[in-house]
Formats: sequence, C-alpha cells, structure tokens
Amino acid sequence: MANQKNQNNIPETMEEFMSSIKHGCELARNLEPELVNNMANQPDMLLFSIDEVVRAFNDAKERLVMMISQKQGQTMATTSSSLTPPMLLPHDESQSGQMMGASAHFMDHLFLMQQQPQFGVRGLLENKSGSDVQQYGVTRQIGEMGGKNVEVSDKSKGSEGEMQGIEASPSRPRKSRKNDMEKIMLFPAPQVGNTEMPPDDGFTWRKYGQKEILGTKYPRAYYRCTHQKLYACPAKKQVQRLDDNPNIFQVKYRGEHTCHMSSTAPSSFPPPQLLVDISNSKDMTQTQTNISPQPSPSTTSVSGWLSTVNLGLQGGGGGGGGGAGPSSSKYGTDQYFVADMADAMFNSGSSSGNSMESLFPSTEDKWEAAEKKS
DNA sequence: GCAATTTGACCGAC
DNA sequence: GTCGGTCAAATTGC
Repeated sequence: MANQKNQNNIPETMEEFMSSIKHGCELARNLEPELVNNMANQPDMLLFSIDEVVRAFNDAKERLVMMISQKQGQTMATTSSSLTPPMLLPHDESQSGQMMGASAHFMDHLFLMQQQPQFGVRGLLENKSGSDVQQYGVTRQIGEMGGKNVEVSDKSKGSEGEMQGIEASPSRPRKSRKNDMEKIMLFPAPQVGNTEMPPDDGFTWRKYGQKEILGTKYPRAYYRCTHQKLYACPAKKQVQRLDDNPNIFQVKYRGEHTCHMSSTAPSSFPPPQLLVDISNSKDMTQTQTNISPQPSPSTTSVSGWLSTVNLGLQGGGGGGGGGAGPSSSKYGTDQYFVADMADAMFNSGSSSGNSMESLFPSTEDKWEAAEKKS
C-alpha cells in the first residue's frame, strides 16, 4: 500500500525536480551575460545571483533526495542488507544560505547531477543480470550515494564464465586465461569534458595498448601503473565501455599497487565515484583493500570536492602526443566534471550563450555520434 | 628531449 | 587457428 503511494508520488516529484533544475539552469544562464560586469562592479549582486542559483539547485536536490528515499522505501525490504546506508548529502542543509556552503553545495549539486538516472545505469544492470532486485538496489544507491562507491556483493557472479558474460562476447564466452586476481568495477563515463577518457580511480595509469575485442562494440584499453618501473608496481587495469551502455566503463583491475606503499611514492587522489563493484575474483581481500576506491566521505564532501577541484585544475601539463591527451588520472572523471562546470559557469564568455548546455550535454547525442563514426 | 599515446606486430593460452 | 594481452617503434605535444 505504502509502496503504491510512493510510486504514485514519484512522477510528480520528478516533475518538480526537473522544474527546479531547469529553473536553476535558467538563473545560471541569466547570470552569465552579467558575469563580467557584476564581477567588476557589483560583486554583491553577483553574490546574490549565485545564491539564487544555489537555492534553485538545492531545491532540486531536496526533491531528488525525496525521490530517492521513496525508492529506497520500496526496495529496502527486498534489497540485500549488505548495501550500505546512503550517504548522499554529507553537508548540513542549514548552511545553504551561507556563501561558503553555497559554493560547496553547488559542487555537490553538480556531482549529484552527474549521477542522474538518465545515464541508464539501471537499465544496464537490469539487462545484464537476472537479479533485478539486487541490481535495482545498486542503481538506487548510485543516486543516493551521490557517486559514492558502492560495493556489491555480487551473488550472481559465481564463476569467471558468468563474469565474461557481462564483459565480453555473448556468443562466445571465453575463460580467463589467467587466474590472476581480478576486480571488476563499473564507472560512469564523464558526461562533460573528455568523455573518451576512462574514469579516474585515484591512481595514475599509463596506457600501453588498445584492442578491439571480439563481440564487443568498443575497444578495450590496457593500462599499467605509471610507477611500474620506479616502484615495480604490477598494477594494471583494462577499461572498456559496456556494449549496451557506453556511458558506463567497465574497469578490470589486475595486480596490486605497490607504489603507494613506498614513502617516496606519489600519493594518490581520493577515489572517484564508482557505480558498481562487480569483481569476480575468488580471493579479493587484498585487491579490494588496495584497489577498490574507498567510499571516503571526503569524496563528495565540500572539502573533498574543493580539493579535487584544485587538483584537477592544477593538472594541465604533461601528457604527450599522439593525439595523446593527459593520462586518465591527471584529469579524472570527477575533476573534469567540476573543472568543466566551473569553467562553463565562471569562465564562459563563449559564443554559445548557453553554458548550461555545455554543462549537461545530451549524452545520447554524443554516443550516437560515436556510434555513427564506428 | 621527454613523456605519453597510438597502433601494428608478436606471443602465448586456449 | 583464434583471440586476448603485451611489446615497441612511431608519433605527438609540451
């Protein structure tokens, strides 16, 4: 009964949510032309305008939280208790009027929006496995956790063969050639910036190969730890878009990072948002500890995000040629997102006059274009 | 020059 | 023989 009521409420809340988001976008758009002037002459006005934008997004966020908690109410009863409680909003809502809170909230909004269901994670997961209930639970959490890592006790992944079913050719599942410890995770593709870039997982990787895999639409990229030589770090990863949802990267980790154990080793960034851990290794304990992005609150917290922004913005250099962009970790998924968002919001002056469109581009369009290419 | 990516070739597991 | 994983020369941008 109660579930039914919640279900009925969702579309209405969704509508309100969309309306709030649109309102926020509009305010931001209105803000844009005045940005330069106000910045120089009327910083108070600018402050006020920004606060308005923040409030609009806050409003949207609250509605989204409502929707999510409604969904949670529906699924909790059937969802595995191993799923951690949601930690969507680490900050105090009461701060929203303050400037400090405002900018930080805005970042949180941006992050949250990156996780919108429209990215099709749920569809993907439901299609991939028979376990709808569990997968739905996972999907729900993706939103709830605002990009926080979600470790899934994947009960359906008994064997490697089944795992291959997820990652590779449906027609000819191949056994893994090695019995290496593997950890497989799903990450959302960046929605803005370089969407071709594999998701940042807090480590620095160097690409050493790419290969078309039989039965899959998208090539698989091979990365090894940048510090492989320096610290004899054996960690590797494979990144591949999922066939039926290119917005999701499947990342397969092999080997453990030993580089961060060295006192001189470069420290790694806090890990990014992880959609799902679908690792299939029989003995994951070690790999999990070392590789799995940890759901540290700072990842989505204000300070975490702000520091992430700094890290992201100070990247810039390096990165070589061959159309070679920066390595995935220099401008990770989240860093890209925030940096781009900030860029679009405060650095616009672009001809388009619609920064929000660049902030929230239609991912479908992008992928359609990509598929047309191929 | 350096560091990173690209890409065809090679190797080994199946 | 096929295919996935890796190597290494070529290429590119800083």
